[in-house]
This record gives sequence, structure tokens and C-alpha cells, in this order.
Amino acid sequence: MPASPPAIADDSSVRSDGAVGGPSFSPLYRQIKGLLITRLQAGEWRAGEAIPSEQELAARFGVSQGTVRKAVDELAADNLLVRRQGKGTFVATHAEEKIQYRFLRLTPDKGAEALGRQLLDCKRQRAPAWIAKLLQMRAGDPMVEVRRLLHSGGQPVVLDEIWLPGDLFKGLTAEKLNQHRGPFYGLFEAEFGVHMIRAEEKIRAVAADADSAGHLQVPLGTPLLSVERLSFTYGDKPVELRRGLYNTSNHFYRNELN
Amino acid sequence: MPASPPAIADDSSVRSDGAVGGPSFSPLYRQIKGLLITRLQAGEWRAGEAIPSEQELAARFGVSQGTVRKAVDELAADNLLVRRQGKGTFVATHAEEKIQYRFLRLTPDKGAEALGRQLLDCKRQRAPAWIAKLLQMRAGDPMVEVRRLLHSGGQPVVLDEIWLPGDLFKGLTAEKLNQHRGPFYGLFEAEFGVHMIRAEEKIRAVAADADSAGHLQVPLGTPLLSVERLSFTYGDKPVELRRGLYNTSNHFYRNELN
DNA sequence: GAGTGGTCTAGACCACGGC
DNA sequence: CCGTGGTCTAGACCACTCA
Repeated sequence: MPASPPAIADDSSVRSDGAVGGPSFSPLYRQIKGLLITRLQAGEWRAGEAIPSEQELAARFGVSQGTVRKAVDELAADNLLVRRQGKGTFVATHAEEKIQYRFLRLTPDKGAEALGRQLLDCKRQRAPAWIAKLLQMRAGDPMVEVRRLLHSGGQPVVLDEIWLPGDLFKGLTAEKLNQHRGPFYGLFEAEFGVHMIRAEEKIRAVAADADSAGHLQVPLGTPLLSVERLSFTYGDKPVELRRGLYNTSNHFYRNELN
Repeated sequence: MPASPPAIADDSSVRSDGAVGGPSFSPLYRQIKGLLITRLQAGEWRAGEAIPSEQELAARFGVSQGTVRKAVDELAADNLLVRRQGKGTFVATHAEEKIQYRFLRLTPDKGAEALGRQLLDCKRQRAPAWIAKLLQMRAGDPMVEVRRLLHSGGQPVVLDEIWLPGDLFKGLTAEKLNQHRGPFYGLFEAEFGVHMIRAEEKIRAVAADADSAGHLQVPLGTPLLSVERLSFTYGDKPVELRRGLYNTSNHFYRNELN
């Protein structure tokens, strides 16, 4: 194929012109990236599975391997895909990763104790307005509410409240959550096909109230880290709201700035 | 130049072999990247200035433009360089950026008030052991200590303590800090040639003590966000330690997870 | 040894910015 | 108009994994 202007042989309408009023230009590799995201979203390949080789994708889309490569490069940089030389390119997963809890930035001051989990509660309710708004639902829509504790070295460290859209997590029960090993996000992928690919957190310092002080075994009024997390799947669709209270007397929240 | 194995025509010894005991392999573009970092570190191009064009660098290093491109791509991803189509590639700077305070993650709950600064203190001291350790100095080495407040809408929001190696910041005085407009990091680049390119933060919730409560105008014991930041220049050399206490009643610390 | 991703090259053409 | 970075292609060869 000679160096013809961007045009994809597969499907979906794409443009290469700079027509007035539009996004004005989208390089080929971004269009390929978009197609791949669509496929991922549709569940064409499951979490942890390999996607087709670059050669095969190039043939399928009617572009050169280099163009597919650049699309895959970006998806790997976005943590949607994982490249493994000699083996292939795989759909990123929260399960079976060496780093458990990919989104949890809590670090112990010393040591590296594994975290223990204790489920407190799991019930279905109607979404209050403020949660519905963040999850882009309507107030009163069905919602799942989960409460749990994370322990480190026998001491409770994190009290989490988790809210999920009811229609996406239909069969979710306390039993399922208890049976499952590893992070919830692994379960969400395997059982409900929901991939968390990105999240935004808002962090504040707050004083422990009666409930949190009780669960975290600290005096009333103890300063705690409040971490409000909104997680997104493909297409920037919010699918989980979480509010964690962290006891930071022996742990800290680690962050890297670039 | 035919497709000969990696070998740089410019200078510096590089290897392409997989000899036992070494790092075993370093692609050409990474070696180029290393050379560019060396140049940046040496101050060959100042903050905000353009570096030579890709063609020129390719000629200088005796590699193809594509290889230089990949090196520059990584440096841009690391925020050491900024690409501007049609204009050139520039050395990243904390000054004259639209986003002031590149490393400050504090966000107001509503509005977007500009931050006011108030210098409290600037004195030269001898480094205590714990600071010296983090800054990779010896205890007792000369050190500059700065204290300042950040205001938002007339209210104090952040109390910062900043520690800098004395030998790197020789002429730093309260007067200089007060005269300067914009973030300290801009001044550090222009006056002392010190570029902050990366930082690590440890975040905790703490209770306001007498000093911080006074400066932030909150009751004693108010929960505050404690943000300890260690900043690095080229070569992962730590050059600034900072401890900020944030009043999070009307602001939050924003973070993005990928 | 076959198949995968990873590197390097060379050349053509496009988009953008400023003269 | 020219020079810059940005895209796309085609082909060669290298490094890694696994059967």
C-alpha cells in the first residue's frame, strides 16, 4: 500500500480532512487506537488474554505495522495493554498482577506486610443524589453499597465505603466478595466485565467520627486521611465511587510528581 | 549510514553487546537520551530555550532522525523537554508555564483563586541529621531553611517549610525570594541553574500544633494534610525537601491514578 | 526454529509557525 | 516560503519466549 492519506480499510467512518467545525485532524494511529478501545470495550479479548499480533492487526486494519505499533504503544502507556517481548500483547488486568492493589497508594513506614481484608457490609440500596450525580445515574437508581476494613499486621488501617451502579453489578453479594481472593477489581473484571482503567482521587484531612474511630480503633477526633476515589472504565464512564479513611500513624500515602 | 549495530559517532563510550555482568543491552535511542540528559545537566541549553532540531542532533550523533525522535519522545514524556510543532523542542521550565505550581496538587472546592504568597522566614543553618540524610548531605552541612504561607481568597491555606542544600543555593536571601514573581522553582532555575524534574511525596493526616494553628488560623488540633516532598534534579539527585501543612476545609489534594 | 515484540533506518509527505 | 516537528510506510535485523 503506497503512502495514501489516512483511511482505514476495516470499518467505522473516519476522516483525515481538516473540515471546518470538526476536530480538524486525527492521525491514523489514533483512529486505530480508537478501534482497539472499541474492541476492548466490547469484550472481544478478556482481561489477561493476548490480543492479535501487530502483523495481524496491521493486515486487518490495512495499515503498516509501524502504525499499529504506535497505537499499541499509547494503549500500553495508558495501562490498557501490557507488552511482553517474545510473547505478545495482553489486556491489562488488576488480578494476577504482582502489584496487588494497583490503585492503593498506602505504604507502611517499615516492612511490607500483606493486607488483610474484612467485609463489614454489602447491601443494595437506592442512590442518594450526590452519589448518583458522580456516577452519572439518576437519584433513586439501584446501587450496591459495600463497607470493609483493611488490616496491616493485625491493626485496622483503612475503612472503605464503596458504591457501585446496581445495573452493572447484578449478582454481587457479600458471599461472592468474601469467597474472592485478591483485589475487588479482579473480581469485577472476571465476573462483571468491568475494567477500572483510571481514577481520580480527592484527598483531605478529617477527624475520626464515632463510627470510623470505632472501626479503626483510634480515639474520637484522630486526624485521618479521607480519600474519595472515582474510577472510570472505557469511554471515561464512571463506575465506582469509593471513600476511604486511612489511619496514617504507621502508613503514608505515596505519590510521585513529574 | 547502513544498518550497522548501535554505535554512537559523537563521544562517550557506549556498548551494544550483551557481555556478562553488565546491564546486558541498551538500545541506541536510550544512549542518545543519556547524552541529551548529560547536555541538559551541563546547562548547554537554558530553561525555556530551544534545543537543536532533530535533523541536526541526528547528524551530530551519527544516527537517523527516527532514533533521535524516540529519545526526544521519552524526554518529553518525562517532562524534561517540551515539543512544539512548527517551532522546535524546548527545555521544560517551571517559570512562564501557564500552569503555575506544576507540583502543587491543591485545588479549591469552587472557583480558581490565584494563590498569594507570604514569606515568613529565610535563614541559613546547619543541617540536622534527618534532613541531611534525605538530601544526601552530611549532618552539619550548610543548609537554607525557608518558611512561607500560601493564601487563597485572603485565607491562609498552606504553611510550607523548605530546606535546600546551602552549597547549591549560595546567594539565596529573603530579599531575592520576595522580589521574585511566580513559583520558587522558576527562580531556582534562573538564578541557580537547579531544575526540579521529579518529586516524591508522603502524605499523612496530622493535628495542628500551636505554631501551625496560629499561622493557618485554625483551632489547635484541627486535622491538616501533611505533605512531605523530596524533589530531584538530573541524575536523581535530591535537592529540595519540603514539608507542607494544608488546610483542607475548602481545598483538596487532587490525584490521578492510571 | 518459528513467532512475537523491539530497534534502526531511509524516505516521502503532512501540519504548523513564523518570516 | 522555509524549517520545525508529526505521520506513515517498508524492510532489515535483533532480543526474547517457547515448543
